Amino acid sequence: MKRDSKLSGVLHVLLHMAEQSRPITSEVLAKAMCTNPVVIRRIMAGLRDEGYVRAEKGHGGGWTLACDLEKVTLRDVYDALGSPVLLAMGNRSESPGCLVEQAVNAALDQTFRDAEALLLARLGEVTLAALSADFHKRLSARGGKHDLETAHAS
Amino acid sequence: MKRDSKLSGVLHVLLHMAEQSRPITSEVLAKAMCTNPVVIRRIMAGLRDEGYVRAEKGHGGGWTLACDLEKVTLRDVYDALGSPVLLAMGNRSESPGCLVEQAVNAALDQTFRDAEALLLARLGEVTLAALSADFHKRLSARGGKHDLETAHAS
DNA sequence: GTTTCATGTAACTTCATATGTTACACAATG
DNA sequence: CATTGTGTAACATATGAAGTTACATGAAAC
Repeated sequence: MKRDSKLSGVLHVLLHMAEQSRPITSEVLAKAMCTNPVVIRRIMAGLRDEGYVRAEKGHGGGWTLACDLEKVTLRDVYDALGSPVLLAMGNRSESPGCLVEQAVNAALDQTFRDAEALLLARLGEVTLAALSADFHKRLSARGGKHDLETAHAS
Repeated sequence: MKRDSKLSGVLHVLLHMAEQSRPITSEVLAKAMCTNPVVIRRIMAGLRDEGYVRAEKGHGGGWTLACDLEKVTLRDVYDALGSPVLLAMGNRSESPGCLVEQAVNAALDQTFRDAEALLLARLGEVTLAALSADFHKRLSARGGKHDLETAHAS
């Protein structure tokens, strides 16, 4: 099964926006993410509705951050994406009357629930600010400068 | 994203086989699982290769358990299925040179690894025997008798 | 031995879903 | 009012999982 990388992608975009004071257009973001402007808008719609980003139309328009990086966790971002499923596996729930199936599901359910809870808890512990700080640490370690365009040129 | 229920389904099948001393054909299993005999064979191939089940051809043939339920864990079954991906989300890894992406991936990776480790550890703790015992507990609690065919009739 | 019943597996088809694309309405800026 | 941008619906494409067909192989019944 193919893994969904929306969360990873959105975080990537958000951190880039944090480095940029000017609005960034969907088109530019799409180039950086190797995808399509419309896809970007679709993904960002949830974040906009939650007020984490703002979209402006017209000349000089585009996306800007509209939240305090300290206050927004990866969990918040995840939720804004519509809380997509975390686990690639689930229970069969045909034949709910079958006691064998009930036994199997009971065993797996608890395991799955715990793993999901762990994931959500972890995501809730990390703020965008923490990610940004990590980025800046890497940046000064490498001593380079940063640019959205060139960083994704290859 | 749709969840894969192969593990759940296979466990279901295995427990039913444990209740039955006669071999069960792919066709019967397929009916019970609402699927196709060929799909059953495909799924069971891994288990057969690991020696957990045996397949016999010809009259009176079919699938039988070939392992000690005490010794086989859900983790073993999971592995026999080819260790399918556990998490529905993953990292983008385009632009590996981008420091933003590195920071994002570092944060998510650890979380994802931990969740996977938790899942695998849990699966490793539960034996087929434990599942079977749970089933029998439910069975006597309901006081009924058990039959593969009727349990999936609806 | 040959007929029947079963698995083993390759090849193909179908289906569901995620992603990409087009098109156009709407809004803001110069 | 032309240009540049988002918002979104509608459609197209691609990907992969599941279902299906077909046939080879092997074992048991007769």
